[in-house]
Parts: sequence; C-alpha cells; structure tokens
Amino acid sequence: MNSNSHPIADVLLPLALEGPYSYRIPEGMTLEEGCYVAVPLGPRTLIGVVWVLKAQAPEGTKLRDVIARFDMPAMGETHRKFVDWLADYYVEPKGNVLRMVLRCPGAFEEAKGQVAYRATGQQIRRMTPQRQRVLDVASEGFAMRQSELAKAAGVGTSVVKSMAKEGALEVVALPAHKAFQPPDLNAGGLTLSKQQQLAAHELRAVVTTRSAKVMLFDGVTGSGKTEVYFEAMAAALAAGGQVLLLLPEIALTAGFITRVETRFACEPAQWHSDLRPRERERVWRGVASGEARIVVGARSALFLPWKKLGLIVVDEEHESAYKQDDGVTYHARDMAVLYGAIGKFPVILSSATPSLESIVNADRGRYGHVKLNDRHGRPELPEIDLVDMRKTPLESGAWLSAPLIENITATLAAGDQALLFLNRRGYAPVTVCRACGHRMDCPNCAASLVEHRFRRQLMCHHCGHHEPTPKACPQCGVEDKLVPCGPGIERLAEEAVQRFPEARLAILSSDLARGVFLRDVIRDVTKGEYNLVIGTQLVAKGHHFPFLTFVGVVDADLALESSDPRGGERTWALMAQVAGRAGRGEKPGHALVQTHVPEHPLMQALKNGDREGYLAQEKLIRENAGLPPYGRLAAVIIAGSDAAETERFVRLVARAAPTGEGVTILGPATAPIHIVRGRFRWRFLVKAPREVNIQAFLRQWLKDIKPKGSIHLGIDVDPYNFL
DNA sequence: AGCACGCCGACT
DNA sequence: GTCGGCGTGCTC
Repeated sequence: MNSNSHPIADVLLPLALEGPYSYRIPEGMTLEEGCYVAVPLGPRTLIGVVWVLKAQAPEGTKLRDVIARFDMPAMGETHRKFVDWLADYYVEPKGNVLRMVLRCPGAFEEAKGQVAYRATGQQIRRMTPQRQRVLDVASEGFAMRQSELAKAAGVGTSVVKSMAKEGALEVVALPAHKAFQPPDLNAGGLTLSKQQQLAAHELRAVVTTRSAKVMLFDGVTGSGKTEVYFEAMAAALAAGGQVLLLLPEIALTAGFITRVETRFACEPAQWHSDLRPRERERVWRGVASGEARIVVGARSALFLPWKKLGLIVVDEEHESAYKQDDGVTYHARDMAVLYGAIGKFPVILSSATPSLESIVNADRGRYGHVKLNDRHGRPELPEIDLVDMRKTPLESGAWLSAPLIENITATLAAGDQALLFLNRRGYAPVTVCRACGHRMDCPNCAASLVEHRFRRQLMCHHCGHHEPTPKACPQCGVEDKLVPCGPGIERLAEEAVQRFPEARLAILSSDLARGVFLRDVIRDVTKGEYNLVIGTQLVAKGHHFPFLTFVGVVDADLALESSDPRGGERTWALMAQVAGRAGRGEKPGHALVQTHVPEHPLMQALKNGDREGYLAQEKLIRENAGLPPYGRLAAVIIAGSDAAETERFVRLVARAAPTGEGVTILGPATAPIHIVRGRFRWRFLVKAPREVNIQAFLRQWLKDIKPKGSIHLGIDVDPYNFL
C-alpha cells in the first residue's frame, strides 16, 4: 500500500492521545505504513509514525500536510500491533506507548560523523618524544579519535591538536557509529552435560520449527541454564532473526555481556536507562536496521523498533522488577509473551523459582515446560533447617540465635565462607525517643525513617527525603534519647563484628559507605578474600560464590507479613535463591532460617525441599481467593495533595462504579502507605473471573471521570506492588 | 507533552 | 487600572 491511492496518513504521535491524527500526504511524497514522519501539531513539529494510510479524510476536519519522512526503515507491522495491544491491555493511550518506542532523541537527528586522525607522513618541524609516540601510534594505520589517540600514546589531547594544525595528522570522517559485528554461532559453545543437551535440544526445536510457543525453562540454581538457552539463541540467529535477552536489572548486564561475547564472539548491543546518548542512538538504529542481532537489555528493550525479532529470553522471569513504571505500567515478562504471540516467534522464560503464573500456564499446557534438575550431582536445594525464634530467646539488641552463631563459628573455623541474609537496608527501620515516645517519621510519607549509619542519615525509602540523624528529639528536645528499634543490615554487621572479631567481614547492600564500590566487594567475595558476608536481597541474584558453604537467614518472615498476596511466592523465591548460594563449589551447603512461624506450610516445604508441596499450597490459596492466575486483578489508584478533596473525588469514583457480572470492587481503601511524597493515596481493587474483560469494565467505569486539580487517577492492570 | 486562553491577587 | 499566577483544554 502506498500513498498514491491513499492520500491521507493517520499518524500516531508520542502524546497521551487515544488514537492517531490524520494528515494529508503532499504531492510527490510517498509513505508506507510504519514510516517515521515529521508532522505539525499546533505551533510545533513532532515526530510520529504512520499508523494507517487512508483513501479519505474523516468528515469535517481540516487537514494539515505531513512535513517530511525520515530516511530509516519503517516500523514493522508486528511492532505496531504490539503497541496497539499493549495500550489496550493496560488501558493506556496508544500515544503514551509509542512514546516509549520513540524515547531516543538522537535517532532522528542527522547522524554526526565522528572526527578521527590519521598520520599524513608529512615532516614535522619540531619533533618531541610525545609527538613521536603519537606518530608511532597513528602510523599503525587505523584512524583514531583524538581522545583515543592521545590515550594510546600517553599524551594529552593538546599534542594531537597541535600536530593536526601543523599538518602531521589529517582529519578523516568516521562513520557515525561503530558497526555491529555479526555473531559467530560456532564460536564458544561449551561442552554441555547430558541433561543440558536434552534441554537445549527441546528449546532449539521450538525455535527451528518456528513455533510461537512459550517455553518455561525451569532449572535449579547452578544448573547452567544460561549455556542452554544460548543454544536456542544460536538457532534463532541461524534462522536470521534478532534475539533479545531480557534481564530484570541493569546491574546484571555486564556479566551477561561477557558470557555472550564468549559464546558468540561478538559484542552484543546493550540497552538500559543508563546508556550514554550516543550508544543509545547506535543501538536504536542498529535494532531498526536489523544489524544489531543480539541485544541484552532491561525491560524497556522490548520497545526498541525490532526489525525481525526471532526469540526473546526472559531471564529470572519471576522477578517482580519486570513490573515497573517506565511511564506506562507494564510487566515486561507478560509483554514479551504477548510480543511472541503477535510476532509468531518463541519466548523462553527462565528461572530457578518460576512465578506461579508461569507454572500454572505450563500446567494448563499453554506453555511448554523444560526442566533442568542437575546441580552437578547435588540435591535441588542445600539442606535447610528452621530455627524457631519463639523458643530461641535472643539477647536484647541481638538478632543472631545460638544455632546460627554456632554454625557460623564452625564454618569460619573450617576455613569456609558464611553468608548472613537480611532483606533490610540501613541500620534500623524505626527510631523512637525514649524520653517522650516520639517516632521519627517521614514528613512526606506515612512511613518511618530508616537510620543509615554509614551515611549518618535518616532516610525515607518511599521518597527522596533524608535528614542528618539528630542528636536531640525534635518533639521534646531531650538529647541522646533516640534509640534504634529493629535490625537493618548495618546493625547486623555491628553484631557480627562483636561475635566474630576475627572474621573478614563484607557488606553487600545497594547503599554502601562512600567510596566503596559494590562491584569490587562482590569480586573480592568471589575470590574468597572475605569469609563472612552480610547481604540484602542483592546477594540472591546470580552471583557465584564458590567458597560459600553456610547461609543464615536472619528473618524469613519479613515478606510473609506484608499484605501482598504474592508475599509467599516472594519468600519462597528469595529463600531458595539465597540458600542456593551455599555449596556451589566443591563442598555441600547448609542453610539455617530464623522464623517465628516454623509450622507455616511454606517454611515446612522449605525445610523438606518440597517445591511441589509449596506450589500446591500456594495454588490453593490463590484459587480460593480468586487471585491471579485464577482470576484477573486491577487496581485503580487515586492520589491528591489535598486530603478532603481527594476523598471527595474517591467517593465520586465509587458511586460511578458499574455492576459487572462476577466483578467485585474492593474499596475504596487508603493505600497501605497512605501518604507518599505528601500525596494522599486511595485504592480500589477490581477482581474478576478470568473470562471477564476487565479492561472493558475499567474503561466503562472511568470513561466520564475526569480528575481535576492535583488529583491523579491511575490504572494498574495485574498489580504487583500493593503498597 | 507544549502552548494558549482564561479568570483572580500585588504592582506601576 | 494592568502584569502575571498557573488551572483547563486542544492540537489532525
């Protein structure tokens, strides 16, 4: 289809608009659907995408002309459908979704060539040692950028500049971007175990038969899943497709880049929010042209303008970090599955502790299920024992029970490494005044301030607020009566130093003391330079600590206590992943878990290494409550800065609620943390059976509701964070 | 998302 | 009497 017979282009713009706007295609311009174009909107010019070409303009609208088309590959039909479907699923204006695709300003500017220098061979009038070195480097043949050349020669950039001025170096224009190397599919294949080979065969088969199947790849920690799905990636690449490897957080990308390089002898593209603009632009263009074959990226990589995507691998698919707000609230794992269905290619969901959603989908036969149990001859999980904290008194201000202490002592004595796990940052979660009882709370949120001793600050974990830890109570003015309550990782470290003065202690947390870099600490832990490691949740993620044989979990009840229905699932995943850190090297591992509810089915299942038992229990709970994946769930969140005004609006929304068949609306209730950043938050929860179109219900309900003033209304389909 | 239009307080 | 605060609404 082209514009000769269709002189009207409906162009979707990256604005909060439900649909595209119509423009006239001027004489002499040819457009196809998916073209990137510049169009006028009011006084400005915007970049949009031709969504449909039409023969006739809608009645009664005055049309303006398309200004220009961009000279780049058009957005594919699959990708446009993906935008449509995602917008529909999350009840979000299409234009907002398109904005996520176009979030790469540089891609639409004239690509600037880079300036590089090459030796001319021309004599230089005054030779110096520095100039000689530059000449030596520059004569090797490759043109280099000024900074690279200066660095390679060990001189400042001024030397290069002056030599260029004198004519000893000449300027050559390099292509704007470094080219993407094609992968070598046979480069670094590792020898796979028998079981790995079987799994690889199954995954590869789904790719080579070009089936649009979702495969749940369920393999215990340390079973070598990565090498296996690399084989599926190789198959997709061999078929000429692009491959996306999704990771839950950018801290993990560096490690994966290296592994991809080893396997495919090419540097994959990476995509995440921290990329420098130039690299962002390079990757965006490379993905659009199809030159970038392998992309390792965070969730937003889904929105890259894929030319021919042939496989998505979602690593650690259970991670709740895949569900986040990047402007639009979406779940990257679910959207990967959706993309695969639209683009008719397979999606691999990989995890040692799959989400219940994925397991149920596998049970129902909607997903394929490939398992990998072999932990190099070890049982699935290390031996896990529970410590009943009701029967094990602690000294006041201490958090380590006698059994934990004994085990750590023994581990250290044996020359091995021990890990203490506590999923709580900072020194203490609550600070109160012993003189008047005042609690240090965030001025903007209904939450207490967390003391961070490394930083000498009280911090709010919900907004950016922080203040120096005061000496006197702000309420009664009495000095030195503020006391920390409860443990955080920093406080635990204090106790550990007292109990194990000989230990070489490392702390792994996202907020370390100034000048200490997490990456360095992790490296040194891996090398065995520390023998006692204290960590928060991030120790659970993909690091390999070969000397670790004992794991102590300080408080396993934290996630269970929350109001989040996925608390159980989170606890299981966290415990399994943390305990799985132990015994990956030569020696078997052991874990001790402190809990106040050892009789809880989840704790019992952990102790018995009974994943099936835990799953059965969890499925039952969800099914009885009509929660996902047995029912649909959506949240309507209303926030406003004026308490009374917000509440009035909430009542209005409540009155407008339609009655839908089988649909239950819970609330309005104030959100669990009902004030965040000074805004009052309310929430409705909508529960519906699986066969009900919950999006249609929400649209019907909210179609005439217009939030005014500071009030904001947001819809969260499949909510994860109930806070 | 911008940008204009529109209705109420402190200034020449 | 105006200049300007930013709240609401429109842009093919």
